[in-house]
Amino acid sequence: MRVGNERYKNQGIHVISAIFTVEGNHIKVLLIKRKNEPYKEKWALVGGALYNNEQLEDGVRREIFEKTGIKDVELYQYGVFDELGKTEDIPMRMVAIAYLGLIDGKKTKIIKENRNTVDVAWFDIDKVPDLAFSHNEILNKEIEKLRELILESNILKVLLPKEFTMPQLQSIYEGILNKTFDRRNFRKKILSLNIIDDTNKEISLNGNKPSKLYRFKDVIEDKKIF
Amino acid sequence: MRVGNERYKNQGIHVISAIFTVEGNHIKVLLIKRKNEPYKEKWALVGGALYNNEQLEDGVRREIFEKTGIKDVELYQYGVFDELGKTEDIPMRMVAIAYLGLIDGKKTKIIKENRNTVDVAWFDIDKVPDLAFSHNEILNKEIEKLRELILESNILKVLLPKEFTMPQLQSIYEGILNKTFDRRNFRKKILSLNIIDDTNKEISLNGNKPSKLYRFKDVIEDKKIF
DNA sequence: ACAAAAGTGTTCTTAATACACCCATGT
DNA sequence: ACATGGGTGTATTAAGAACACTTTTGT
Repeated sequence: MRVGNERYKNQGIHVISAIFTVEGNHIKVLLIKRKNEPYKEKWALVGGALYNNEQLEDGVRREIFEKTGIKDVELYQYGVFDELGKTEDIPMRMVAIAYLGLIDGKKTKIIKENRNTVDVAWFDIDKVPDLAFSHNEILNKEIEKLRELILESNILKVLLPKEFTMPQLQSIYEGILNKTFDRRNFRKKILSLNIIDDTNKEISLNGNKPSKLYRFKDVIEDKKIF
Repeated sequence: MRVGNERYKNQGIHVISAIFTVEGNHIKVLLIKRKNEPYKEKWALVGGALYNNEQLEDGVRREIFEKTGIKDVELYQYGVFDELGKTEDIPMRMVAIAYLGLIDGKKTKIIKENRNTVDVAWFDIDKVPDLAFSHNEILNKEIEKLRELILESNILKVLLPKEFTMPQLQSIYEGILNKTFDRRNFRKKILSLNIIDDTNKEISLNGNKPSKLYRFKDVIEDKKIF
């Protein structure tokens, strides 16, 4: 971010996104390697300064597209980080508005190099390097948030085909929560959450007994706390 | 906010706080009546533009003090609101960072009139007027958040003496959640949350059978989701 | 002795967990 | 016929909800 640029002169708003995917049994996060100072050559979450004439979410999407070539992400706003004085390289106050995204890494083409990045890659969340700014802290909170989110939303939609089987869904939950579940209890729990519908179809994915196909509901009612 | 002022020229960050108290069986929120345009003479949540050289939380506290004279509030950051183009009176984009506060209205002196406000008052949340900006929407989300917050924190500390009785605590929960609880079950529930300690003292508040005194724990462990 | 508010324990219902057997498909 | 993975039901345990009587104090 060049401070002299009128477009965000005195502008303290950054938008940051942690974009996750699940591969096998592991959560992966999309990181970029910075081309410029500060934190040149360091890995970081995807994000940057918001323009004065754009909405927050438009800003995140623009940054994601500019830095990785990714266009379609479902985003969840979830936190604010106050970064005043965190680093000498940036003399002004920054407020970072954090977003969480989830995409299917296998279906998504990323552009590895562009104007601001020298590399873009998926990292297993157990193997994330030391990141620029305070992005490690932000990332950790995002992971927690992701784990909460999947319990009350259809956020996993993007990781699955339109119609999917219970074992497919279970495997993604197990990857994200880093746990294993009993098949019967998992099914009971998910069905009780009321976020998926039975399609009354079956499919054999691996030449064994066919599995039932389910589909996420379009609309999810709020879960009640009381 | 005067747009020409260099201090927040092109500045899009507002900090907003909903400050609650509980009186009898009702939640009340602190509102200010605006002295200037836009929304002159309208009631609004307490807040304003952040200065370029201050932290978010310092900004909220400054705004609260300037507009109401209140100095000590415990604040919880909880949301971001993107207000681009919401009103013609403000031609620039605003990002509003919302905070939630809780104070004891009976112990707090508010200053009714000052540089930017013509009045400051507590409103029962059932009787909140039409507010400036999109503050009604923000307030509704804050109330929801407050109801969640009291289930996992000692935020109510400020509304009670250092040592308090179970019936006192119950009455505040009932006010906030707008429900009544069975005395026995409430006690069981609260004790199981592990947020208060028994002081082994008793007090008779009203000339009836004395009640046990409890005290909030200093540190509250995170409640586990799994 | 009575009114007012506080303390306490048990039963019932519901949700979460643990666990074992049968079924459909491909080789 | 056997190996692989998918489907299903029941028994146990833990948590939440419903509910009534006894105790202390002031009048």
